[in-house]
Amino acid sequence: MNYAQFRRRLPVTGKNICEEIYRRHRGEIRIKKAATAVHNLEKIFQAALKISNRRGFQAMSMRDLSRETGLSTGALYAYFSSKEELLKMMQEQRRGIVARVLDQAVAGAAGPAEKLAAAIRAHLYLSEALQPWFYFSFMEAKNLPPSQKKAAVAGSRSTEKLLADIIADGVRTGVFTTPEPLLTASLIKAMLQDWYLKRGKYRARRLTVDRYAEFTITMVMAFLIPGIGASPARGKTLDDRQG
Amino acid sequence: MNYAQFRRRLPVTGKNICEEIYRRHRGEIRIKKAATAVHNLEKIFQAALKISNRRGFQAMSMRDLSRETGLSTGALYAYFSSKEELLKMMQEQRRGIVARVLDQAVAGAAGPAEKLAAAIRAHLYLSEALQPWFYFSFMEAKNLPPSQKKAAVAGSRSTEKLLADIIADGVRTGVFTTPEPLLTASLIKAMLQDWYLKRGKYRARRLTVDRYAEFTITMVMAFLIPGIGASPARGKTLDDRQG
DNA sequence: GTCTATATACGGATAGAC
DNA sequence: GTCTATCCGTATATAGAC
Repeated sequence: MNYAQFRRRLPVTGKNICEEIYRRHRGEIRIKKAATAVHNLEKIFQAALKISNRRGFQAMSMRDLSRETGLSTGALYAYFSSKEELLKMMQEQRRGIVARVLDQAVAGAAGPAEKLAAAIRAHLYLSEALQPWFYFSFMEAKNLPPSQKKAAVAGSRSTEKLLADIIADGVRTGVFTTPEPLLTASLIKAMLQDWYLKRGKYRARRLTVDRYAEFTITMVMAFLIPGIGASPARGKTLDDRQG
Repeated sequence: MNYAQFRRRLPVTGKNICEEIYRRHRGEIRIKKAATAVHNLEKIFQAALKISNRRGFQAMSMRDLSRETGLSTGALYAYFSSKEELLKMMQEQRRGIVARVLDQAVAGAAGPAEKLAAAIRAHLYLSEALQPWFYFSFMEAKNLPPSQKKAAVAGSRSTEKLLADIIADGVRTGVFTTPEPLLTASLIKAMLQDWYLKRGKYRARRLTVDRYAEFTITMVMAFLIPGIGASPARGKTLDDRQG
């Protein structure tokens, strides 16, 4: 499974997300024609992500959002009841997708090493496809009201637990060796996060998500599988390096 | 070198930082009695970090800061000319310290493996001592004016380059094996960042910075040193685990 | 459905008393 | 050095025309 295959199999796009958000908020959104609503929601979220990811959500004014979307501030309030509600809508959406995609990816793999690699790939590919959403979600998590914040932390922990459980299972079956499955999972998550938090840096270096995934998996396996040494898995990353 | 030793050797505290900031901004700060100025700067920065790290710097009003410090808004403006200036003062301070401490730590070690371990420890220990400053610096980096932002990115890259150079040197002398010194450095940095970005999580798990440092170093070395296997370096982390 | 115009509150920053 | 009082711009959100 590489990124191109992932995209073909799972078309996660902004439009997708907007349709789902519209369905979930049909009651509160005042626009009743689905086509209009989804089209404008796309413009709204795209603009909100663009402005927020540059200067922060708090710093984005409704006038900014109005200018960027081409809708008046009055019209915007037909799609959400307050700026905070907009933040909430954007935050809650991403969580469900991550859980679904990870579970699905892991279910399709046999054995701890394969499951772990599949989970790492799935997370990286998903965050690649939805990078602005992931970045936003991370950066604005602390600005959520307490109840939403708890949900965000819970979502983050469940990703970590999914990784830790795979690792612990590998240790039980003798495939992996580590005294600390949970801490190992935490460090893996840190590496996954770096991909969408420092996307600009990696893009400047012309590093693809496929190579990043291979490298991360190699590093993790070198640690978890005793005696794997340097050569075998590492060959893959050697293939396409520049110098 | 463990954290306790690091602290004894290098007393990096909030007060320290404030004294240095005062010296650097003596011209602009209107308060001329050093003792008063430093004392109040401490209150100001502590309050600003507390509020900002919870809700974001933009969301912190001068009235909030006034309430938390016990100083009036009028008085606050004797210490900085604008809210943006306050942000700038807080951001630029941290950078110098990191560079100084890392260089010093690396200089005191012989050989690539020792240098790398020393750099990892120094960064983790420093971010432990100044966690709110590190967290703030990361989260508010994107809100800086362009010139400051460039400086922030440069600082971040130089830390990465320091790690990458050590690794490349290790590869040259045959101590390490990796096709990608720079990418390896990036991933190490991601792990270092996780310590101060997710401090609450690790505290809840009763994980000390010393154990986090040992574990990180073990993981990195398992990858960089072929055939290190599972047992030798890993014994260290096994010593003090709970179950 | 979307616009313009506006109500109302809160933000950063300053002036001048003490 | 610090406070109180206040200026003035801009923020969110709404009302009502089209």
